[in-house]
Amino acid sequence: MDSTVKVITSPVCNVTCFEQEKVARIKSELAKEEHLLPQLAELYKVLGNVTRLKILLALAQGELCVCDVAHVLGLTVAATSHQLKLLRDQGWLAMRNDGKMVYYRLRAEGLLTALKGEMRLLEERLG
Amino acid sequence: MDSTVKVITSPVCNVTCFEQEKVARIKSELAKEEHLLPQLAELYKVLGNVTRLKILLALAQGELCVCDVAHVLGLTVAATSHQLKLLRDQGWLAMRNDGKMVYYRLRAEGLLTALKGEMRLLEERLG
DNA sequence: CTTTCATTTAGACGATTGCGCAAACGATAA
DNA sequence: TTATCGTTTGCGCAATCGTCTAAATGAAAG
Repeated sequence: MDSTVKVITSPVCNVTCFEQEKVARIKSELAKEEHLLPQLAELYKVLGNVTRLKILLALAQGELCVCDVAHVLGLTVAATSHQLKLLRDQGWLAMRNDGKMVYYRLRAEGLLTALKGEMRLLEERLG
Repeated sequence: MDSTVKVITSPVCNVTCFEQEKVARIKSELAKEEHLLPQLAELYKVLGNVTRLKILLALAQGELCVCDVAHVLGLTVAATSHQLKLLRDQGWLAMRNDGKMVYYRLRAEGLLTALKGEMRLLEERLG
């Protein structure tokens, strides 16, 4: 065994590590932006669902009340409300109260700036 | 009740539908691109996970063997291999065989074109 | 051949997700 | 006040996910 192998840090135990210094360098690089990754993942997670994509596309054509969104989706109002709240909590949607009705609409600026931000971030790292 | 209400299509039953014709129009708009949404969601789903984002960022600095990726992640080799296969199956990574070792690398072109494609798609619809 | 060892696959298990049902909430109308 | 009704919330369930351990590949060395 040479010096680049079998020097284990943790927590991957009893496993050979080739190119130890390269691994260490990459780990320190990742550590710099590791705090951003959970938010970035959440951002993508919210888009990784057909129901939510449909909501975004539907509301791109104008605001809708909850039960009309439900009809567009073909889901119960409860399930629709749940997803709307999720999107609203992450800043993709805004809501407006009108009597008993609640109207949801896109907050496209935030959506677009977020997407462009991720784009830029990845472009920087991937060339 | 007026003509815009209580005309139920399905499967959201016993729920009032306001702006019936608007809902119908949006549904037909969505239907046109509905077949694309599952793929789009899968694309985002794969990015909605910190482990996989770390893998992409790590490999952005050059190819690595599986066990070195595992050390970067701090996960078992098995879990690492599982995520690498997932990314490879979706075309984000390529692999190279060298004896017992397997080296993974980014296929950045596909990654970037995919991201830019989604960007364009959403930009069109959101202004 | 057999052994070794990096990787993959199989199986299990806890955590998370997405949905429906039903109850609670909140605003309007009587 | 009480009744109505759109929406939200709480709970449960089935399905999926992310990880582990252990066994199975597969290639190189002895």
